[in-house]
Amino acid sequence: MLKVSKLSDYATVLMVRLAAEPQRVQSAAELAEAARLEPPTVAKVLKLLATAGLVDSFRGAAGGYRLALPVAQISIVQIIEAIEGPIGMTECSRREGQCSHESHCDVRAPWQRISGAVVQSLSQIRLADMLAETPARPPPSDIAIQIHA
Amino acid sequence: MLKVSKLSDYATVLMVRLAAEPQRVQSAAELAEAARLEPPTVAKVLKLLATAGLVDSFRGAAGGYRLALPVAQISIVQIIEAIEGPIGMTECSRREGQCSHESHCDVRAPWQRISGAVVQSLSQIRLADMLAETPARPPPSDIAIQIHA
DNA sequence: GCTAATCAGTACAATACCGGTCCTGATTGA
DNA sequence: TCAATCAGGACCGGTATTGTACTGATTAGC
Repeated sequence: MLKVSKLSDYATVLMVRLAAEPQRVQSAAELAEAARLEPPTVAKVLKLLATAGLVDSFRGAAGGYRLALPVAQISIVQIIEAIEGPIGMTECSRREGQCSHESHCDVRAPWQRISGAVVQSLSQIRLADMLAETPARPPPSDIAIQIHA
Repeated sequence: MLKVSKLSDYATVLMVRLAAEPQRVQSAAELAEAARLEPPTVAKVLKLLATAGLVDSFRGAAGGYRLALPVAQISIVQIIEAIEGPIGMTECSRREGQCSHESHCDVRAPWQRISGAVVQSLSQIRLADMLAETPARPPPSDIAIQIHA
């Protein structure tokens, strides 16, 4: 149904929580309680975000996580790709040799263009935008997406 | 990884084949051979497309399928939704009551807006666009996509 | 140092979904 | 009537996702 995984969804929730207090280090357990998610799941998501460089992790007592970048510089597409890997609408959109039909496929080029369009539209939405919307504030403007090259 | 299902991919392939000869009725077996897909799979996809009203089906001997609409009026999003159901980036983007976190979720409104943006971008790409791109079988353009493991 | 808190990494079970197949019945042209 | 073809299910195996558990490494504070 063309949806992101639950883990990606959780990741955005956690990122919004971190963004609410950008300079404070919050532990995984603390974030889990605030978001009402299972601690092990939260730990897994945060680890992926840390690997992608979106959050900084601090070990040891009083350790935890903190945003690694300003909220205006983190886009949705970075969060999704941190959790799920590179976005591609079809297998062949991401790398070659994954599809046995590649040599006689009529729709590969269009799909690659479509993937690019989706990525572009997602990259325009930043963490700051989500944060601004969260207090049930009415979404001010629609997001205009240009597709045709 | 935010991708469409293989069945949706197949659906676009079949739609492009049908679009190449819009007035001719082509049987499922014929389309399967042309697209080098398994006949039962093709039959399943065509049935879904027929249910969605994107193709007309004709039973009996010399029966088969034909586009139900002009190529300029069929968008990618219609094809995807015919196969996978309504598009929504998260469960709660499509209908309520699907997520136990709904009452205390911070990111529901943003996700709904994001889903809308993706749908809008996909709706701008029509079958005619895909068809126009296909004859130009892209020579080995090096679309190297970096995978961060 | 010692201890407790916390992250890092791996492994693993349960579940759900997807892809693919098959079967039976209904419809239609020859 | 007969053969070709679609319609509508049921069905199964494989894989990804989800969630959990365990062990080890690192750090702050006493």
